[in-house]
Amino acid sequence: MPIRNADAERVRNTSFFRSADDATFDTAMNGAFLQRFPANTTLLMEGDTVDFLYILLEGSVELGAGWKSKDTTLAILRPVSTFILAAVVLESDALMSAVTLERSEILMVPGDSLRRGMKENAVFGYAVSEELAGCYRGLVRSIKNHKLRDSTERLANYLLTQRARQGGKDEIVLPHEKRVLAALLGMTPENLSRAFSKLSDKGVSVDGARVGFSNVTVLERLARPSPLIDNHYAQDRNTLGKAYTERQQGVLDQS
Amino acid sequence: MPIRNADAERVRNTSFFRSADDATFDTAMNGAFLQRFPANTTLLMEGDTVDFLYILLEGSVELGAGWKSKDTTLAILRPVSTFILAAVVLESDALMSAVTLERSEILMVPGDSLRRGMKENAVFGYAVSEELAGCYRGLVRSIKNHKLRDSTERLANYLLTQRARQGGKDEIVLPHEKRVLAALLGMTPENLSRAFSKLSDKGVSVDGARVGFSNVTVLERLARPSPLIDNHYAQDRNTLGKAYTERQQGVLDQS
DNA sequence: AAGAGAACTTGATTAATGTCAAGCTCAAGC
DNA sequence: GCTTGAGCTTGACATTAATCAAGTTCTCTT
Repeated sequence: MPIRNADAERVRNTSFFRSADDATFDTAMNGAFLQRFPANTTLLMEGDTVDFLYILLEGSVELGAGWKSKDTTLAILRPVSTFILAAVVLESDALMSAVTLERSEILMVPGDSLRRGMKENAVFGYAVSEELAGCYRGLVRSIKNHKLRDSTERLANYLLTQRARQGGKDEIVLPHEKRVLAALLGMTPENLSRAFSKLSDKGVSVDGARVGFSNVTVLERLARPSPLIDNHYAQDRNTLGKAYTERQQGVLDQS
Repeated sequence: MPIRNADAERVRNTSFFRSADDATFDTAMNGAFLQRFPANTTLLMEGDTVDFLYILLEGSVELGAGWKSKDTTLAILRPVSTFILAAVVLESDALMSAVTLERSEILMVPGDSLRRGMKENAVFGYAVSEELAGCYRGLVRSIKNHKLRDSTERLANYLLTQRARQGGKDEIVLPHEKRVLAALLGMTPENLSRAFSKLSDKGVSVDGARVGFSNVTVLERLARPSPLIDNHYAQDRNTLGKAYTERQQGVLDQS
């Protein structure tokens, strides 16, 4: 499917393509096309050769990995997100698999075109470096979150991050099913349930996808959110300058 | 301390600076200086403003992070390695602390100079992107290693990686003290001891820093090493083309 | 050679998390 | 209104790893 102008505009406003001038944009996007996928479609498996940069425009995508019959979720992406950029830059195989969680619309940009754009225009290349650096830092945050916090603390911080992103009110709506949230937080659905009940002490009440907070101070005393791990404002990437590039890879999504 | 020519040459042969022409190298290195630090010196704490790119020329450096009185080791670097590149590119704060493990010699490159070099020369900028992409993939490997393997499996794979890097003989020498190795593998020293004794079934014998293998096949059946997690040849970064950029951040070092 | 201190090992215990099994809830479809 | 099935919750249990407490070995210094 050809790219619609509206989509091209959207990509230029919400991703590192913003820094490309018209000529560079045309070079980097040469041969790109739009594709729709149903839910639960495998876009890419671990070890596959990567020929395209993927840009998620609608829907959501899970990045995961497996070994010896185990599987783990590394990140859940929401629009607008690029993925497997690192493999494209290095012309190497994918280290993660990518599966749609719902019907999704994805812009596929030939790796050759992107690399040519980067080599032609240092300013655009710099923007790609910023994006990669942001992804790297997102992973560092994710590792810190997992190695330094237990599952209840991860949930508490996830909830506070969502609360900040949803306007700071005392009720939020979980953006994913609980089983997906459990995978994102690196625990089983059973333990997510138990973690929620541990937080009822701290004023957290759950009703389906709606979560209420009656004592944020107490919750924060447990969660101890830190700007060196949590990224409460990642969704403001269009208004907060380069904050857009600081992805929450892994535990916290960008929604 | 001024930079010695031999050091400049070494950096140009063993890091992403290889792609810089003379003029770009001078731009990117403008104002750089060499500094020596004793063991256990904190170079950088989490949250500090990052003004320099660090290039480790001698010694070793631990990258770590803490939260709520807990600490974790994210990587142990050996020469020649650059670190906190992502923070330099984004002109942001450090997400990790950096501490020397032994007396170390470090080249400090002003962030401004590096950024100027990247913006002046797209080829050099592309090389920095490759480096960042390699660091990113190193972290992905590290997360997979931690989330998919238990501590004994991580040790078994670490040993096989070291064995491959040390020439494939049936005896290797551990490059770190066991307590450092334990931190690197994400476990306590006590559990590292226990993990070694579990591997004695698989033909692994330990004598101080020397580890012998009497049945690699059996060990591999447990470890199940995977090119999508382990990077057996990272030390060959000078001879295997761009493999140098695929860092083992986190669990496996680059030595 | 003796002593001190750090590194390492071992065992007992505790804490955290995963696994298995059963039951509950709710919405969609008949 | 009933059935069905997926998602979710709860409890019992197993596994994994951290913690605490000795003890041992090693190395460096004197």
